[in-house]
Amino acid sequence: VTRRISDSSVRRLSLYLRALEPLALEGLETISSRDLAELSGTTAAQVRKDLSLFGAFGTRGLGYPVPALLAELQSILGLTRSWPVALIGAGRIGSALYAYPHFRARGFQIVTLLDDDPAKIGARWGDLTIRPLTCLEGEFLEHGVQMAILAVPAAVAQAVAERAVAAGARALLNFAPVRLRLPGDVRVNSVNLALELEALSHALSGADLEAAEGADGDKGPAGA
Amino acid sequence: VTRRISDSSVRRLSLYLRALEPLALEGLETISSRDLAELSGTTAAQVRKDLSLFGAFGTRGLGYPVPALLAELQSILGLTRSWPVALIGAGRIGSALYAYPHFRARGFQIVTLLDDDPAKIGARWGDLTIRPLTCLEGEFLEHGVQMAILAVPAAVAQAVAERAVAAGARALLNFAPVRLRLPGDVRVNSVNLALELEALSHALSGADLEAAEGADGDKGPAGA
DNA sequence: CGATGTGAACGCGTTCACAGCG
DNA sequence: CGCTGTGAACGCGTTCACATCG
Repeated sequence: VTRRISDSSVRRLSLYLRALEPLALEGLETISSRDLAELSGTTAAQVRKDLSLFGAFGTRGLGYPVPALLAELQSILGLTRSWPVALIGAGRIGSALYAYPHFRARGFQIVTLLDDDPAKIGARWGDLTIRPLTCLEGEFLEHGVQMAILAVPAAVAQAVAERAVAAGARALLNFAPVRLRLPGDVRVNSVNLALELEALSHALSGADLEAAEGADGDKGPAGA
Repeated sequence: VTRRISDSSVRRLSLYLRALEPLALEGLETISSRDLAELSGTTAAQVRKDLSLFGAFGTRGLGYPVPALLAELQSILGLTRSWPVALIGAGRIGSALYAYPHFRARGFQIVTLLDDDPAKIGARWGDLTIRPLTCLEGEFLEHGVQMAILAVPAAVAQAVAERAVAAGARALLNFAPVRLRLPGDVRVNSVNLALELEALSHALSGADLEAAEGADGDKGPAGA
């Protein structure tokens, strides 16, 4: 029953879940693949393919039962349990992630805060105290941490990641703009903020070029 | 000469650029596709395909000239100019992005800070003052803003995005976990932080299942 | 020789079209 | 009849293999 689901499908499952939650609260009983696609920004066929991957049972002629589908998505995404998460790096990004409300709502609980800046160690954020990196192994063991968020400078990311993995981490969410070289069984998701802006920059530059080539005269940007 | 480059290629071009920068500083003259692939986490064939998309001239038997390649990548990505960027939302995420050093290093300059929280308006961050959302149109016009970062609550993201687009934005980097419905010529990149953790959660749960199944006798084709 | 550049083959995710069931 | 479930067709990015050139 356990099939491999492609990364892109998994990402869409998260979007479906997000779309379904408010509908479930409203008490909606069923939803069609077409409506769910509209809410999630994809196509009806894609929704049906995704949901059929794990054998979801929709009702022909009606659609999918919202509560059951929501529960199934949570199960597939591993959200039926609480995940203890280590947050490494108590800088501005770490601070933003610590306060990010959507993590806890999904069962991700930050259970330890680590940093190597003496000026930060000992400070309290909410009900957690920032601990030095030397506590990493002990904290990971104590809380059973398998998931860690790396919000540290690029220069130290590799070393910190290796330590986290040695201490038991099997999945990392990395915010440092470097490629982490880790054992193949460690899952790494990287969020590269500058890269996202660069993609936008490329798109705008390309649009400029096309506009310049396509139109003989100049068109200024539409003003407000 | 202007060809369409796939999104995945554009993302890799950013990675190549990041890998080349330190090498250029060291004065490295040339680099082979194999070495660049190794540094960027892809394959040599992929590097050659990507670079051939925009007609880069490598030297057969030697490799690619580092300084020229770096300049070419910057040009393709639209990084030869400075981009004025509006940052909307002065919460924790906004704060982290404002201080993010890698933006300015790439030519992205935050030129205006907007928020609708009266408690924040008027505060100074560095050399910028947080302005109310009512200033959005004026600020966009004054600075020629085409690129905006949305770090606002999900509930208001759609409305703020529409306003930004009406004021001249053509590309948005969105941190709110909602799907933005905007005209097709507006480029939107979304960073969905909870979704990233959910992908990790799925991977860990899947690994658990496989381990449980594999322990029963059958072993999957796990390599690496 | 060595490494690039590229057509061809491959794999895979997406889309299509329709059979099947409520 | 409506909508799901799914095999087949399609498109596209990746990989392969080799001709090409310094």
